[in-house]
Amino acid sequence: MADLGEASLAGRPVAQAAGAGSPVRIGDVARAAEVSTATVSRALRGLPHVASATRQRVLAVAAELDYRPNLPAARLAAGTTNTIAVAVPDPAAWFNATMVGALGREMTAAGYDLLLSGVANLDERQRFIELNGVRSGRSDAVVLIDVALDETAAEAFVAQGGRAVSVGFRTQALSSVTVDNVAVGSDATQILLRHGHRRIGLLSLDSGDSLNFSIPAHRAQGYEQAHAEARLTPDPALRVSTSNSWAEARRAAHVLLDTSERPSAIFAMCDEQAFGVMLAARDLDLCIGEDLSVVGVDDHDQSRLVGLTTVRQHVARQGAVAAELLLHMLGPSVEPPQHVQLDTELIIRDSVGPPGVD
Amino acid sequence: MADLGEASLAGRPVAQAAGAGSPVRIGDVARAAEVSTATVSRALRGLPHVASATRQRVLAVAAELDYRPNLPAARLAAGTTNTIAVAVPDPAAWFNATMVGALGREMTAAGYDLLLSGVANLDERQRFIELNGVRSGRSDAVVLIDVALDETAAEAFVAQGGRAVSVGFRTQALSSVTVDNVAVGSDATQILLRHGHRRIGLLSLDSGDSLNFSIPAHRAQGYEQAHAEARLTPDPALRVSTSNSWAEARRAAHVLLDTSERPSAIFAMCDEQAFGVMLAARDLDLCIGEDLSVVGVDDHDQSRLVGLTTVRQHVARQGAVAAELLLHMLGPSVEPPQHVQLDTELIIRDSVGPPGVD
DNA sequence: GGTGGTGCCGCAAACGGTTACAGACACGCG
DNA sequence: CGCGTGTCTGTAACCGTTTGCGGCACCACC
Repeated sequence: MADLGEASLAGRPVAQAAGAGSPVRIGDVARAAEVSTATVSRALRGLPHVASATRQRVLAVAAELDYRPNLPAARLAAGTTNTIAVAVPDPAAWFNATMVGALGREMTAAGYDLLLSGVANLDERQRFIELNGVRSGRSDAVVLIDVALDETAAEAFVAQGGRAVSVGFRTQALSSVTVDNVAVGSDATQILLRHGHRRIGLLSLDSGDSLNFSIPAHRAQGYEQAHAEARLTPDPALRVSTSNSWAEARRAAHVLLDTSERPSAIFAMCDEQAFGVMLAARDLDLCIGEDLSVVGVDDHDQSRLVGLTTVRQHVARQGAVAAELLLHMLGPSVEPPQHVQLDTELIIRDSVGPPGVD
Repeated sequence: MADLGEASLAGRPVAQAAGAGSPVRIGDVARAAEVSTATVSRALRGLPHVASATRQRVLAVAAELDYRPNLPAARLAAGTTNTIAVAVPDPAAWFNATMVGALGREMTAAGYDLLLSGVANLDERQRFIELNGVRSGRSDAVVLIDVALDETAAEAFVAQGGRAVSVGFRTQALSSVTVDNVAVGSDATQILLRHGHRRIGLLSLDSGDSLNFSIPAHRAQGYEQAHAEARLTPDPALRVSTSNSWAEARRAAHVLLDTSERPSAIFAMCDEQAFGVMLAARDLDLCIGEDLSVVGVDDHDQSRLVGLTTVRQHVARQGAVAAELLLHMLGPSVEPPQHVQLDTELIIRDSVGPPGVD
């Protein structure tokens, strides 16, 4: 037995008819291939110091026996998990879902698993950080999507040996990929101003339980800045904020629109909110692009369908860059954190026009 | 030292200023609490056979030392991972994303982690199944969302001790949550027939790389059936199929619409496709609900905004049920697989009207 | 005072791999 | 022939928990 020739010629794995009877371990493979477990381990993982003939034999035997290494054991011994943990406020939101999709594609290709956690408030964030430190060995690294850490928390995390890249916010201690949200807010507002709008509503984002202040803050800053450049002062009464659900945004839009002094345009901080605004407008029989102009942010899949003018951020590319930073960080060389800022792009559609005659 | 009184009164954990210096292990806690590691293990996990005073002491010391159990070690020893692996064809697609969100919420609450894998073709499916068998100890169970297994593959999986629940398709060996897709297709078609449509296009779904035949097949069957009940025979020429992206659906819709004999209505197998149809209609200056009627399936978040008539399936509820089945299956009692079929609901909006005069 | 429980707790053997270190062997060269 | 060099392989010591089993103290009850 353990005759390699026959084994490798036998065709499909013989498996064990014994059902879940006898999980085959590395020792079984070693015995069958007449080598030590050390050699099997090396051969299977493509490490050097294995003669090519031996490697072939081990591979054949392992396939024959249908051997599957036990992951927890390997992780325990090697001290590495090949897993990265991802935190998102809401896995179902469009931006997060496509981001996770892009990230997953890249990381899977590189041999990593993706552990997904919904982190919607500060308690959960705390829990996530604690649970995913190096010490617990749950993951090799962490990516925080719109789940912000303050500077000291981030430093503490890396000081303990944690590795992380952040998406959507920037911290010195962590590698990050972001966009220029001031520019986003400014671009969105400028297009409205240029069309002649003077009363521009601002639908701000209270991101989860204040997990990421910076995005809405920066976009609002852009909004202010664009006004300032036009020597205008926005009316604070035109500012409301909601979560990123269209249902809530719709209600909030009503607050803005159901008054006599209603704005002629609304800048919504994400497309999902903008959709809510459009629904509210429909409730009031206002024609988008004529009676009410709207601009959003993201370039959501459906934005094109409804003709929404928006500031596109290339989500998939952000995901790819995040993956790249991760892989780099998981490589052998230790380097300081890198910060990548990607471009955004104003996409003009039908939802913006000159102010209607009131 | 190891004086509990002081330790527990000391306030915040002293941690190790040594940075990533000395990971504290269960033995350290045991020493400090003057008990054995066995007792620490039991105390920390709330198992019985620990005196309440001892438990208190251990808990205090563990908190003081900021102890974090090493997961791979615990998993190896216990043979359980508290992780469930989820396979979806495309993590970014709306249905999948909201499903994963719902599932994650439930499972996290129950103390499980979610491992997310994009499984878009048969090779990846094969890999997923192999990698997530019990033997590898990667996950305790698997949920397959529109990633179908045939009966023999499913049986082989459970025979090896694998646990799985499937969403979107049904197999004897696996617990499943589904909807009646024949009814879905029939309902969608009937509403069109009732409005007087006689040439109804069918935009079918080639799900990934034929990972789940049954959904499009059943919906098509419902389409046929509704026609049959009305003593009609659908024109095979009115049948095309694409992936679930609106861009492809748009192109496909053009194939249907750019002819002289074009249909007066289109049944799209998911809302994302229906959006593509609506875009194509816009390209041709066809007015939805008048020149062309459209009905979709899912009740996507944006369907309301664009006034799409659709057959709603309660995604979140499906996710919750799947979680329930999972938890049940992970419980102590072994029971035969359960099959849950949930209701769907026709949601009438503006995208359906009588056929336009041609 | 023996006897049978009962409730806590510790010992030490798993769990299934990885890898530092050293040994074995072949080869080439002075 | 002695020796260094390089390649392959095996031995055995970990990695950090969990848990079956047995011991021990204490109590109640004959």
